[in-house]
Amino acid sequence: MAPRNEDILDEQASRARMATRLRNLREAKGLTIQTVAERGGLAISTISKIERNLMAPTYDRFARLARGLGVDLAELFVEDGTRFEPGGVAVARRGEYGYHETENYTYEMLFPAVRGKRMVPMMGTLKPRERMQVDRMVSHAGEEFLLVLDGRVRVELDGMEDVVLDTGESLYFDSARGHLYASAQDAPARILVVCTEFDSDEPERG
Amino acid sequence: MAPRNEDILDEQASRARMATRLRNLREAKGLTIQTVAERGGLAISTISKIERNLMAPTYDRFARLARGLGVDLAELFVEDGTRFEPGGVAVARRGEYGYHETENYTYEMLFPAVRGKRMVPMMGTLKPRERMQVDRMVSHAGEEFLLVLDGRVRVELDGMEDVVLDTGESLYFDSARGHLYASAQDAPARILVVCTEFDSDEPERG
DNA sequence: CATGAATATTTCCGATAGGAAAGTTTCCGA
DNA sequence: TCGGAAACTTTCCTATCGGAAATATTCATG
Repeated sequence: MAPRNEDILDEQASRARMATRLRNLREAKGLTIQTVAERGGLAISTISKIERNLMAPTYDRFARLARGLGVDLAELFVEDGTRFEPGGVAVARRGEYGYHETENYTYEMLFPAVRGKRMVPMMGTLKPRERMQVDRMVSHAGEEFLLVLDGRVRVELDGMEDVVLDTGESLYFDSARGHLYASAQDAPARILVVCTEFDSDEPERG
Repeated sequence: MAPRNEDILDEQASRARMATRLRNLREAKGLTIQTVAERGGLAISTISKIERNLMAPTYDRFARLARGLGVDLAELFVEDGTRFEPGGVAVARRGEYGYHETENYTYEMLFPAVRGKRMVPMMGTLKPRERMQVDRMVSHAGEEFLLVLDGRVRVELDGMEDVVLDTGESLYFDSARGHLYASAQDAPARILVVCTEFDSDEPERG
């Protein structure tokens, strides 16, 4: 299957963003092309062309660029978007970002889910003896941390037997695995969920 | 300045690791080269060569590989080390990884901090009216989420005025900013802290 | 063993990355 | 406005990437 046209467009756009990101990053650090070239060990012209999207760098050049820029290689691949500012601090009093309802689950986002922020903490309440979503399991990219704040919770996991957690116990899992929470008692259960930032692309089955 | 010899060796090694990582990732997902090629839109031979480190992929190919593998592009650049397995699930009963003591703070890691895992959740108790660490603030790469499980906590932040959080309130901040927790009441305070995985490299000043 | 089907590798060649050096632009200070 | 230095871009050429197709390998089944 050849890539769809829109995918190719995405790819072009992605590559263009990478190019400008590289230039912005360098300029934000107040480095010249030459400095980056020397520190990283690549040609000046190469950097010039890469930053203007006239050339698609190979793995080696990315590694050298990262060294030249003084950043971790992986950092080059984090998209911008709305960003959590370096040095940023956010306090969450309760209910600031509103309460959301699904069938048997009420939750609030403790902080807005902006890009660049690595975690998305949520706090929620499960109705007594009810599953969070009746029809099917949830699955998405990233990892998930669940802490039972109050009550007893049953976690259904795709391809595994259920896990029951008491107050104070927690679970850490790859959220690509289908999952579903339910209160395992005749009272509401309160939980804290922290997800790593959702990826824009659809999740892949492992 | 040309790259030092050992840097070149690092780069070779890094590229080799990338190659095997790509192969491992594909095999872990049970995908054939052909499937990845079709879904991503690249040639079979290209993938074969990349995975055996006979070719250094360009940005475009990385983007397509990521799509073919069904992972986020940035994910390809996370080094292995001890890895949180794809699809992994870990349950934390209490005290499994031992309790750690600093001056006025007792905490436990809820899950081991292996590489590839994006979050490091910890639960701790602050002594009444005492600061976590008397001498100086803590600062490290990544982001940090603090939830007050019980009590009232004062957070000292470098270059900002203190933040006081009540039970159920939380704080999210760039943990490069110096920080220090303290109980703000005459009783111990219980907190949950989730850090993003510590980076091995020192953070770069922007 | 044979046979075939599925998967991976090799070969070959056109397209493109990437470096050296020359050329251009920008931005001062006199 | 004239050097002239610093920063960036272009040019040109070789090395390498990357795809199509041929070849090899692996693996199940009789």
